[in-house]
Amino acid sequence: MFVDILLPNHLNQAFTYRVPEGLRVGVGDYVLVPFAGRMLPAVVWGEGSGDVASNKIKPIAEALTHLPPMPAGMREFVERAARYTLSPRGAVLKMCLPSFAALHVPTARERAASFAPVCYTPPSLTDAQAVASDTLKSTVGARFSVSVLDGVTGSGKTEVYFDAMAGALAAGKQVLVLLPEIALSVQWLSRFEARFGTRPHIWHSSISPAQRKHTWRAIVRGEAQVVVGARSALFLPYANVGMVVVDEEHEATFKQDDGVMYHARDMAVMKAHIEKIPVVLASATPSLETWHNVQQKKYQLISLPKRYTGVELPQVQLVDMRQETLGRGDFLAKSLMDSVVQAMADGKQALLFLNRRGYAPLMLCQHCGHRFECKSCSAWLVQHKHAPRLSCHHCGHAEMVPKACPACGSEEKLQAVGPGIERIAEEIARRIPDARVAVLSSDNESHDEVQQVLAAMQNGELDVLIGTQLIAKGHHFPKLRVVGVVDADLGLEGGDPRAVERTYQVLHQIGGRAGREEERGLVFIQTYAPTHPVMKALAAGERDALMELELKMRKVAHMPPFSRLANVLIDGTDERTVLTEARRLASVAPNHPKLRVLGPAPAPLYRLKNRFRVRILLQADRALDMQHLVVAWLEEAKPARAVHIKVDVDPYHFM
DNA sequence: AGCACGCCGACT
DNA sequence: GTCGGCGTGCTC
Repeated sequence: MFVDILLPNHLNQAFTYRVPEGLRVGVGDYVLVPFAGRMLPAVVWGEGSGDVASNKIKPIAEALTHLPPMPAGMREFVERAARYTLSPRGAVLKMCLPSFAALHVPTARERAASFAPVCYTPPSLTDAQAVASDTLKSTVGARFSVSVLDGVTGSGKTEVYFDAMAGALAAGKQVLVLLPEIALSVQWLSRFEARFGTRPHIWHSSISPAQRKHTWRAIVRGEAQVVVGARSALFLPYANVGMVVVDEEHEATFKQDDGVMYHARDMAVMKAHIEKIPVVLASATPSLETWHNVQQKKYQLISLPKRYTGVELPQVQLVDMRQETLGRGDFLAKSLMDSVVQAMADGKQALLFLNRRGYAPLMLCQHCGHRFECKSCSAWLVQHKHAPRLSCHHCGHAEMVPKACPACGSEEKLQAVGPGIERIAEEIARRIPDARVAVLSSDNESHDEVQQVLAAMQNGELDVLIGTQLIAKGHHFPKLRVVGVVDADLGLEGGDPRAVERTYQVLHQIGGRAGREEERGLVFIQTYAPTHPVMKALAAGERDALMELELKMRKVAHMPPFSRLANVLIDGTDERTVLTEARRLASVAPNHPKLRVLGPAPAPLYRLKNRFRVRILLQADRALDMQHLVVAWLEEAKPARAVHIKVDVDPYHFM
């Protein structure tokens, strides 16, 4: 007897194995098999296909009978996710089996380590929350539905979906909650604990191997009732999942950009569809795709209009930087500086947001115009002062700042151009000498150090915190009055089709940090384009009007959600090979009336880590089976092995 | 993706 | 003669 087995490797193909005498295996069973000289865990995927030479076929080494088989819905999810993302099925299966050790028979001690039963605390919901919760609870059951929980920060979205989760849990189902950055959500966990009286199972890239093992087993056995995790938690083989929540569904971190390139929100909807269960997408600033689906009546909208504390949303002021006269090396407008000073005088705090690490994004020689560029990437070197050096933010290369210009030899002529957060900190120190200032970005040494800075801000030991996106979410600073966006136009540069949507989302979220308790917050948005629709929408709090406008623009440009894109990235070490191969591939690209082939064109980072990168963009009608055409195209074209080809379906980042 | 196999240039 | 460069093909 033979069975086909899928292995957690990079291959799409299942392999045929012989079932030894006395062994009973069925579809979905976990097994150990010899493969390419190694023993690998794998999953029985179907009956033996029978067209393999019998001398090649090896026997299954072991059936892992202590584990319940992978459910049919889970196997279908692997199949469909692989087909959608154009990834090998084995690569998707690998995301389901993250721990080799977890598959072995647990020791007695491991079996004993169980967790406490759930004791519920009755929720106390406002009227608006109760209405929303009732609507959401009515979706719980064996039926597919997508609900969009739309409410500003502080409107109590979390409590509302907790309440619906309780319904699914009471029915004996597992609930999965996906969060953008679990590591930073201490606050989320304590709210969960307050509501459910226990801790959920946690899943993200940096949990310990022991936790990984324990949690995976609890998930496959159905013992883990609530799992909260980053996007990778979606692919775990849940025994009986009854509900999926995607919180902050608009977040770009749900999109995985290497290996299997998937969007966890979209895959969550696919998963819920397969399992016939409800999925909840929660956000204060829903993505345009989600918004469009609400309008198309595919998704149900549940709105939570107000902050439950009753404190008004912050007052947003646009600062027209064209009208400002700034001192040399200054980047902060007078109105913003005055408010920071006033806040300090009143015992309040300020937060300055700039999505740029380091001191200055570019260093140039004032004498000859020489710019410091990375030797392996098409990118400028960023000047850092805290750890003094010039560094490439794409490959990690760093060098010392020279005394003289390497091109013309001039000394004292090297100039920092533009601000990074370190330079803004320097400006605050210069203009408000008694301010207690800190900067926060991924450059901070360790997780502990980041937590220390955040704690200092929470305890009022800092006056001004300056940071990158790292400070945008999850934190609650009771004394924060002023939020300043140093360069609101930054995200609009560079031709990203989602720039408008993303700028609104990020700036809205940052602004939402201000004035969450006693008083109304103040948000200053420094821009050179104060008449831009995004800026006007932020100032007026007119999100929906901006969404409508942006939808119109996307429709005219035939961009998502009115079309679908696939980004075909061709890269390699030899520039000429990459260019000729890209041209050849484009010339034999699918010729279909519902598909446009754009390019080849140099990718935004043409050179990255000494590889040359060219892209072909496919733009297809939504109804078209684009994946099918792409597979046929690349199989027919047989790309040279000297180049790598990556296809990103529904790309989010165009780098 | 790894890893082995195999066919050509540089050096002992 | 041998070492080792990386192009090509396979993994049940």
